[in-house]
Amino acid sequence: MGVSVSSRRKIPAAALIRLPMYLRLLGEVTVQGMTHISSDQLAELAAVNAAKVRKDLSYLGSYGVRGVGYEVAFLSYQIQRELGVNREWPIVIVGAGNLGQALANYGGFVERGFGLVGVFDTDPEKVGSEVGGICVQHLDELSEVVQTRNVSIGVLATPAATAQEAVNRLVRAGVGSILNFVPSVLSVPRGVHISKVDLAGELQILSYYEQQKANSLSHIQATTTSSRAVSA
Amino acid sequence: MGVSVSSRRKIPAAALIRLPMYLRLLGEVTVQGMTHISSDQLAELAAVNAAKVRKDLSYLGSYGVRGVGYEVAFLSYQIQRELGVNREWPIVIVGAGNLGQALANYGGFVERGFGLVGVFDTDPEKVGSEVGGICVQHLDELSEVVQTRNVSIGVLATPAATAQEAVNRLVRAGVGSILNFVPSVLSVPRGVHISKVDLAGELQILSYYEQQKANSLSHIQATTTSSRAVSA
DNA sequence: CAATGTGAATATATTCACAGCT
DNA sequence: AGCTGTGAATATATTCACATTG
Repeated sequence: MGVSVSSRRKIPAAALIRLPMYLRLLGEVTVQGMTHISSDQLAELAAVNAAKVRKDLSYLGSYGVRGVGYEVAFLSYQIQRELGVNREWPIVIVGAGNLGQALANYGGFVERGFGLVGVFDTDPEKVGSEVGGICVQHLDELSEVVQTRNVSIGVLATPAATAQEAVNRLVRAGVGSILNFVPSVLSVPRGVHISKVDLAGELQILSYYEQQKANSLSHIQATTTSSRAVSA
Repeated sequence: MGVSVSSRRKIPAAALIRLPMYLRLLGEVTVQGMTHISSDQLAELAAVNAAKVRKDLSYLGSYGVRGVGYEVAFLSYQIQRELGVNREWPIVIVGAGNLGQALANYGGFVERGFGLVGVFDTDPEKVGSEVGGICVQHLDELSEVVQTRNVSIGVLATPAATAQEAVNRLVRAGVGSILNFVPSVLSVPRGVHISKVDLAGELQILSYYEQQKANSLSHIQATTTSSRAVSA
C-alpha cells in the first residue's frame, strides 16, 4: 500500500512549535467559511511575519498555489499529518496532586485528540479516588496500562522529589515522550523526548519585564532609537 | 541610597528563560551545603553546555571568581535581583474554569513569591465560590483589586471566546504582563508583555516526535523508491 | 593552575526580496 | 496580477577555545 511517507524532512524546532498554532487558526477560519488563505492572512492571524509562515509551511512541502494561497482544508490535513495528530493519542498522567488533577480535568487535551487513559500516584490517599473521570491507580499499574493501551506520551506532575523515579518508570513502561510540569531537570535515555513547562518560571520571566519597566521609569526619557542596519 | 541599578543590560530572551532554572538549582545546592559552584557543575545540573552557563551569567555581571567559580548565595541573590523576584509579586487569575481553578490551587506560584490576590470570572455560578482559598469575584471587580493590590501580573485562563476581552480588561486595569493559557493569539498594546503556554500544543509537538519514531521503524526497506510521490 | 569571561567560529532562526508559477 | 517558495542577508544563539586572572 502506498506508504505515503508522512515526513522525511526534519522540521526545525523553531518552526515546529508554530505548527499547532497555525493548525488551530486554520480550524477557526474553516468555521468562518474560508476555503483559502494566503500567507499574509495567516501571518496576520498568527501575529508573525508572512515570510516566516511561508518558510514554516515549506518544511511540510509545497502545498500552496502561487497567486492564490493555501487551501485551508488541505493545509490543515497536511499539518495534522505532519504533527501526527490525525489520530488519537492516549496519554497518562503521573502525579495526582493539585496540578495532576487539574490537568486530568482540563478539557483542552481531549478536545485535541489526547485522551486520558490513566492517572497514577503512589499516595494511598489518592489511589482509588476519581479524577478527570478516571480512577487514580497506583504507579505500580503504570506499566500494564501503558502497554495494553499503547501509550507513548506521558504527563509528569509529581512532586520534585519523586519526579526522576516517575520518569524512570514511564520510560521503562515504554513511554517515548514526556511533558514535564515538574520544575526539575530530569534525565531520560537517548531517544526519549522530554519537554518542560515551568509555570512559576514563566511568571519569573514576566516579573523581570515588569521590573525593567519599573526601573526605566526613573529614566523618564524614552529615546526610541529606530536604528536600522542599512546596508550600503 | 544609590539607585543601585539592578539592570542596565538587556538580557537576551534565550538566556533569560534559563535564569529561573539556574536560580532553582542554586537553591538546591544551597540546601546541600555547597557554598561555591563552577560553571561546569552548574551546567551538569542544568544539563546544558558550561560555556552557555558562563555566557548567560555574564549578562548579569562578572560575579564569578577565576579559578574558583561562583559563590552560590551571591549568585542566587544577583539572579533574583535581575529577575525581580527578590520581592513578592501579587497576581490575579482571570477565568475560574478547570484550568483557572487548578492554577489557583497550584502551590508552585506562592512558593516562588507569586501570591494570588484575586480570581475573576463572569459566570454567576462561579462568582462567590471559593477557589484556591480565595473568593471568586466578578470580572467587574478586577480593576479595583488590581489597583488597590498593585497587581502587575495577570494569568489568563478563560474560554477562548472571551479571552481578548479579558486581556483588554486586564490591560485597562493596569496589568503590565500576562501569562496566557488560552490557545488564542491575543493582542496587547505596546509595552504590555504577554507570554503563552499552549498545553495541548505541547502534546502535539510530542506527538510529532512519536510519529517520527514510528515512521523510522517502517524505514527498514524502501531504498528503491526515489522518495516523495505527490506532484500532479 | 583552575575556572571565568569573552572574542571568534559555528549553527540556527528570521526576514528580505524577488524569481517563477498560476 | 498576485502569491508562493526560496536563496541571500541579517539577526540571534550556541559552542569553541584561550587569554586572563585571582
